Amino acid sequence: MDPKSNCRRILAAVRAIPAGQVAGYGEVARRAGLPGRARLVARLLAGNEDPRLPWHRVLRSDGRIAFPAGSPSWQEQVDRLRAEGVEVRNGRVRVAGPRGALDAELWGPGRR
DNA sequence: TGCGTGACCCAGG
DNA sequence: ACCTGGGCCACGC
Repeated sequence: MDPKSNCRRILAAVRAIPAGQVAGYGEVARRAGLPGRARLVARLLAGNEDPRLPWHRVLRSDGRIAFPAGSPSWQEQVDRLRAEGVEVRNGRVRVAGPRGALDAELWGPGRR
């Protein structure tokens, strides 16, 4: 599989996350047709320069923000999520379910 | 050519 | 909630 194609598909999957909703790195990878390649997703986001890309909607599978708590990037992600109406408590999006639940579904503002 | 290093994930303990 | 160990793999040195 051509790496460039993978890159495009992953970025497309990220762009496909609706405002106000979030998805896990692994989830994004699966939607891009690359199961098990969450790290690749993380790598792409880390190197991304496109300001239109909604990178802040991508979280770890447990609902926590991937950056070290309190870091500038962490803060920015929290702010961006809240600006879209996503509830964030202690760097974590509300998650009621087993570990990895984020990877099983997508949360929207209406859900508990 | 190896080896360490990540915006990761998962099953277990 | 935290730690371990195994998977994953592009990159840099």
